[in-house]
Parts: sequence; C-alpha cells; structure tokens
Amino acid sequence: MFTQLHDPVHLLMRKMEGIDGLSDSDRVALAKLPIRSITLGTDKDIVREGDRSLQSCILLQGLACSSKITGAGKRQIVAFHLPGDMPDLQSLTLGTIDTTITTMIPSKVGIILHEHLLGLFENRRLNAGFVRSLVLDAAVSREWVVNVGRRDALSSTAHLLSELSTRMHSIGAAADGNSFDLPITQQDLADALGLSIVHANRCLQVLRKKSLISWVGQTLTILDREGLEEIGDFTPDYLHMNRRALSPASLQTA
Amino acid sequence: MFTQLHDPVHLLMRKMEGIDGLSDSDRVALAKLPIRSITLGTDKDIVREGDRSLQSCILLQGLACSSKITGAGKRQIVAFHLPGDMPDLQSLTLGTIDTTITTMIPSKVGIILHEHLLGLFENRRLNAGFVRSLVLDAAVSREWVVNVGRRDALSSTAHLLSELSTRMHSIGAAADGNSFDLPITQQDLADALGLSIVHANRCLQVLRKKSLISWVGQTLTILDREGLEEIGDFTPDYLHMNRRALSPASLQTA
DNA sequence: CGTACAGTTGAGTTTATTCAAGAAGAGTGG
DNA sequence: CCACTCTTCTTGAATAAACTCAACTGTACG
Repeated sequence: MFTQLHDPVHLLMRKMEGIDGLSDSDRVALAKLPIRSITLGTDKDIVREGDRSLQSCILLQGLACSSKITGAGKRQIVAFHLPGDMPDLQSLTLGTIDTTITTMIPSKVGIILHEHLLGLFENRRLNAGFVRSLVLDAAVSREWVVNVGRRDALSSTAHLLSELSTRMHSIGAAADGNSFDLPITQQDLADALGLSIVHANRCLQVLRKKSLISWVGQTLTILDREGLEEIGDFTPDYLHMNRRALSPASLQTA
Repeated sequence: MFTQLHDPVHLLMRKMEGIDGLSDSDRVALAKLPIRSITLGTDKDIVREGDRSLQSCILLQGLACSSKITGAGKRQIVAFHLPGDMPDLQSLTLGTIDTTITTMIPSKVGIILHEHLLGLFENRRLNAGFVRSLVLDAAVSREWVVNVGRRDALSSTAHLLSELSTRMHSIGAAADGNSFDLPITQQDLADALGLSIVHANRCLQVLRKKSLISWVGQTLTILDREGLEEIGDFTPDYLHMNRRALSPASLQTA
C-alpha cells in the first residue's frame, strides 16, 4: 500500500529522531495512531487561513507550502513542506489555522484527529518529538525572516535553494545527492523570496550562468554546492539536523 | 522585591493563560520553580547564536530582541521580547541557541535550568502552556516573514508598530491605552524591518505627517490606531490573544 | 565645552518592480 | 498529426523603491 518512503508510521518515527531512542511501546503507539489518508491534486488547499480545526495533517507524498496573502493581495510563502512534515501541527494548540497550506503537486496527506494526537501526548517521549518538530519549523521560519529581510535577491535565492536541497537530501529525495525534483514555478519561488517574478527569474539565470545550478523541467541540480552555499550565505546549522539526517544513506538503514 | 507586574510567578502564570484553568497544584509547581534573577544593562547579550545551553530565560523587566547577522555583516532582528516572554525556550529542545538575544534597555532576566523546566513538563497542563508559548512565537515569526517580504516599507513599519502596541497593551505596558515606552533606536527598527536606517526614518516621518503616530523621546503614541492598522494591513489575529489579554484591565483582576 | 550618539536631510546610485511582448513547452480537441 | 490554448519562462525598457554616502542638527552627558 505504501512504499517505506511514504509510509505514515515510518515518517512519524523519523520525525521523532532527535529524541532519545523510542521504546517498543512508543513505536506501537505511533503505529496505532489512526490516520486517514487522502489524495489531492495540484494547487489544492489543505487548510485555509482562518479555519478552525480539529485535526492536523502530515504530508505523506508530494510537496506543499504555507502562505499568507496581504491586504494588497500579494502572496508570501512562509514555508515549504516535504514528506514527513506536519505543517499545521500548531493548530493542535491554537485551534485555528494561520496560514493557507496548499499542495504544489499531486500529494498524499494523512489526517490525524487532534483527540488522537492528544492521546499520544500523554507519552513524554512522543510529546517531546512533536514539540521538537514545532521548534524546528520555528527555527526555519526565523531564518526566512533573515533571508527575506537582509540578503539581496541573488543571495537569498541561493540560500533558499540550498535549504531545499539540504532538506530534500535529508529525506532521501535527492537521488544522486545533488539532483532532486523541484516541481514549483518561478512565481512560487518569487513568492517565497518576496521578489517579483521577473527578478527571481534573473537571479536564477545568474546562478545558472555561474554554473552553480541547473534547473531543467522539474529537476534542480546543484552543480557546485560549495559555491551556491557561499553565495547564499548558507550554513545548515539552523536546520538542526543530526549527522544521520544529513546523510542520505541513513534512510536505507533506518 | 518585585512589583506584581514583574514577578516571575505572576508572569509565568499569565503565560499559561491560553490553557484551561490551572489547578492549585499547578500554581504551586510554578511558584516553586527555581529562578535566578539577574540584572543586565543596555545592549548586553543574554545568549549568543551558536551557544550550547542548559538553561532558558524569562524576561522579567525591560526589553530585548533576537537577531541574526548575515555573512555580509547585516543584522536582522527576528523578534522583540517583552516582559513575560521566554525568548530561548526552544533551547530546551534543541540544546543550542540560534539567535543572539540582546537587551535593549536595562533589563531583569530570570534564569531557569533546563532540568527544572523538564520537571515541570511532567505536568500536562504546564507542558501545554509552554508549548503554546512556543507556538505563538512561531506564529509571530511567520507574520514577520510576510511583513518583511511582501509589504512595502511604509506598510511594514506601520504593521510592526501596531504589533508592538498591541503586545505592549496586552501586558499592561500601555499606560493610557495608546502610549507606551519604546526605547529602541531607529536603527533597531530598521533592522527589524530589513530597511536602511534612512528609509526607516522617512517612513516614520510619513506616519507622523499623517498624524498616525507620535514618537518623542522614548514614548510612542498611537494617535490614530485605525488609520495605522489600515496602512499597516494589521489584524491582531496572528497574535492569538484572547479577549482578556486584549484588554489591559485584565491585569488588575488577574 | 567637547564628545558621542541618534535623528534628519539632500543628492546620486543601485536594486528591484512594473509593464509589455515574445518564445518555449505541455496538454487538448478536432 | 496539427492547430489552439494555456501556462511558464524569458527579455527589454521605463519606472519606482530603497540604498548609500555624506553632511548637518539636536540632545545628553561628562
């Protein structure tokens, strides 16, 4: 039914990685969590800003983003979500949704009722795992403020691509280590960087001309990681990944 | 020793507000939490990016901010911290600090060892309270991405001032409801907005010319809240405050 | 009285945006 | 298989927004 890569339980267990080892009973509890899986097409809203919510989701397969629209009608993407991410976990605490979460390609999403998640929270280790997930998302979000606020367009473009590459890599989605599927439009990229689409396009061209990346079709390839990270002022520290997560081989042995 | 406004226990209890009522034993647990209080001058780092940490802090009195420095040496402030905030609570989960936290005026800071906080986390209600605090900070941070990324300079300035006013108000720091102490420099404001200081200055002048604010000495007065929030595209939803918190009178009766 | 720092102003430059149009590609229906 | 449409990407040119540099003012403080 699921390949291991997209199996909810496998993804949830990986989410708990930063936490000291799970016991067998922890694993059983995770495996018993009732998850209803739904399939969505491209550009479908999973939840919308302002919704009240009694459930949270986990992205099982595909790609999604969180965005907000300003009063002037401009869109800002505040996060990309990869398989294994729980983009609206905070609704468990807040009850309301504060970003619109949208699929960017056909995706599979697992729905978990808050009541079931709360049950899991009785377990201190699992609780810590979910809290860690929230804290990591917050750390990424703080870095985005810096990226959008204080780096110039070229640098922030390079930074974002570096981040995506590193995160794709860590979930085993970067086949050969440097190439991965990036099925987003330049408009999406611009909305994530707070740039106009024209300017985002020109920044990409510079990165290509410098032979740092290639992006043909939906495949982004990092041609010169060091150079890209240099120009993007990128260090992966803020992602707080452990060594295992930074190595794609970890997935085979997990 | 402390006025109620700056009493650690009082502040901690208010932090738990969003949670269904605390029991007496919860209050006792909070009151017993060992907090070492230290006093710092202006512009002192409480913690620095990259530090490893075995403790977290709570701002008891004063004003602080979290910032990051880019490789090019530019500073971006990613959050302001008001009394009652716990700016590095996430270090409890991550072990490391990812923003430099700096006092902006002479401040009093409470230091709490992680081991003691973890003890509190055995208690499900208190745990939920701290998690809520983390989640709220993350919500503010997402809104900052939008502010810095997709609002023009004038609008984002107005938005930030609206946010600060609302938050000051909610902790009872806005004496008459529209005036409060804002002892920050225009450079700080610029660093929070991702603008040059010259441009930030000019935006402030426009807001003054439109009679939306006055900012003399360290006192910021909102002259026309509706107008300011309009131009700043501000709605307080993302702060997820309850009605009580939005009314300063609540502090008298708390 | 001198120094330091915050705020202000003007002028020129850079960066990024907007507008508009054309090229490339993917999918659809005839 | 072709014509058509739609979307995305690309390019050029004009415009607007924001930045840098540099000087000057005011105020606080020793």
